[in-house]
Amino acid sequence: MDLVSGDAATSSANSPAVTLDEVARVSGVSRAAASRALNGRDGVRDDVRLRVRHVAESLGYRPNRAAKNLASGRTSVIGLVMPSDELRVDPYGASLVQAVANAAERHDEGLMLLLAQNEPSRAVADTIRDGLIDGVVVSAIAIGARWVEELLDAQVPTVLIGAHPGRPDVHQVEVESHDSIMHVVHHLASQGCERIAHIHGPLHRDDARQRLDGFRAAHLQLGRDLDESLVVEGDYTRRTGQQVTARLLEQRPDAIVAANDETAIGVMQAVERAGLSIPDDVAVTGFDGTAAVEVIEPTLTTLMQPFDEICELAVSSLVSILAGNAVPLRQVVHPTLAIAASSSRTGGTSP
Amino acid sequence: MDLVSGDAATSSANSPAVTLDEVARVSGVSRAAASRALNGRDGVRDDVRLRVRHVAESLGYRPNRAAKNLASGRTSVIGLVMPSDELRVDPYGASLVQAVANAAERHDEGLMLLLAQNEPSRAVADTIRDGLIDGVVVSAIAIGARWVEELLDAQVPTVLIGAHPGRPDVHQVEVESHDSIMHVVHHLASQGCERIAHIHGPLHRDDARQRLDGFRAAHLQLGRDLDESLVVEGDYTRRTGQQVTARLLEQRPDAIVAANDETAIGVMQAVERAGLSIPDDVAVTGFDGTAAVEVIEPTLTTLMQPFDEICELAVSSLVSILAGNAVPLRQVVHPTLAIAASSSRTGGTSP
DNA sequence: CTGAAAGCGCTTACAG
DNA sequence: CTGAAAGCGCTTACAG
Repeated sequence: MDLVSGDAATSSANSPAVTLDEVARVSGVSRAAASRALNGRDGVRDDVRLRVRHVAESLGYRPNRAAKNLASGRTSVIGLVMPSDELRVDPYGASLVQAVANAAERHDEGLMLLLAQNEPSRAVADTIRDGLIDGVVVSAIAIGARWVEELLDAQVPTVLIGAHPGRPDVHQVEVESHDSIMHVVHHLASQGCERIAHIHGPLHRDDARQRLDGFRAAHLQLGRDLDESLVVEGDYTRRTGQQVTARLLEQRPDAIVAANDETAIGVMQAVERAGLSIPDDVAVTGFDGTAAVEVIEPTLTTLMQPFDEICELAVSSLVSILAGNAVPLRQVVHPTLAIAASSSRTGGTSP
Repeated sequence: MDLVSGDAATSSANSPAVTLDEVARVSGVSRAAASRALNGRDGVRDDVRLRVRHVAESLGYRPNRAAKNLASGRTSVIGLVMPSDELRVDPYGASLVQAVANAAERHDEGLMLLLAQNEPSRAVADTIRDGLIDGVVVSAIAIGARWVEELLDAQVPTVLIGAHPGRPDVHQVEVESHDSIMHVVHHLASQGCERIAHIHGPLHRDDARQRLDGFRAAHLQLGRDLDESLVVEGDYTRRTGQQVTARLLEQRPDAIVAANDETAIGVMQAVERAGLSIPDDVAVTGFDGTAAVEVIEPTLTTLMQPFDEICELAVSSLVSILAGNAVPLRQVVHPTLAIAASSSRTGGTSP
């Protein structure tokens, strides 16, 4: 609302910072009034508010965050918690970080990165207790780790990205998976695929179960018997996708629905190494829509997660919670099926 | 030094936080003494220091950061500045974030993520001015952007990761590139390669120039005339690596030295698409050693950046600077040549 | 070595 | 609507 235009008298780097006191003095009001005016609290006449704001702007006033924190108990910084190596291993993690960072900036909140190691990270809990941040957005990738449960129990305002049905008491923003995967199976069926396989994720994760259930449900709906040898377990990594596919190919699938993009990329590598063609011998689909898929050949059919929407929802929810507002505990967002070469057969009908 | 063991009376989540006042009272000393004892300043008897620390530990005392900041002017939080989409596009960015986060944690510093958009980001400068952080580590990837220059001029304690010869006044930790690429060329020559090509990065970047110069120098050293049509420009992205290679192959290179891994991956895709084999028709090498290369086939010969060492150096330097110590302006770290299948010819001699 | 006191820059009841 | 005052939890000269 009251953005400081860039050309305002930008104080030279080392001049002592302008304080609220100065703004108040120049405006001819008390410090209290200036504070109220600047923070949009009522209890100030409109003309006074305007005057104060102008003065603040022309002086290049920027409130000292530490002082603000100390006095108000709020920091305007939120934390993003995820497992340390998620960032390096899967572009999904990087997409999340970027989208959360952007959302935080939109809400004028700082973003503190809390990369938790495998150990039940005291660092995370401590950072929160130290009053460095007001709340956290936690990537559900971390779920299962003991320290996440500790965190959830710690009464820290939290929004999970990803579902955690075991904790209906914590706010979560999840991406719809069940019906989306059904949609994928129907699409593959429309392309003439008859032996559709699925490499699911670790079943202790809710998203993995959802996707597997959706896969099964689609077969029911299609009136097909599902050959159980076509359902195998992966772990969301490229390498495992590759290994599992090598064996899976013995079952002669003509399509493989991977639980995520990384797995799908591994699948594609294994299929090609086996001398089979994509999509005509084996169609392949993924889930996520990270940047990684942009550079794959053939282009990968995948369910695109709306990262920006998810993270915006997570951050705005957290901000709402911190403001004391009621926020629905469960919010669901829908991915978009992006059909590409990896599943578009020459004989197939369009979806 | 004085780590709080996890089993200390961890106060239940909502109990009012333990303050320095309480620690002092229980210890039977003044607040000032307690502060000194806990912060390792002198002016306290050893037995007093010990007593205070024990009390603090058993009470589960954690200093309030905001108060500490306000009183001391230091925040114990550093910022990591990089272009917003670097994270999504190149695993290099993700590796950096992870390594810096780990280093910061080791130094007991919080890490604030400052993803700068393309626009000359006020947000970054403001965050710093607001006293949220003490200094920044800036990825040189960002170099060239106007706002980086603004930042460097802003007198903010800064350590650059990557070289910026135009700014010898700012601290920088760089990875040696010139000799490393020479090493690569010699390795390729030992494998029997005779027409070695190079796809360099954008030449406004120092790392790109260094690598190109090293490439040239190696030819000189080998007494070979360099065919200039074998030197082409890329932009560090996979897509461009692919496109450029398609044309480059007309020059019949038998090896391609890519300026980074992403480019190398694009090169490999293009080479294979052209029906040529790696490494026997065309050997390929990269630079970075990000996680991306672990899953490529054939495995990529590359110069592994010591990410942990680089980031540790950057963070510890920044911490030193903040403490008022002298730190060398330029620190150089060496990558390791990891020879893999993409450049190991059957007829070649070992390096 | 030790403590009383001032102060960091804000916010927030509390009286007017 | 407005201001004087207390207080957030620490650190840091400054006297002892």
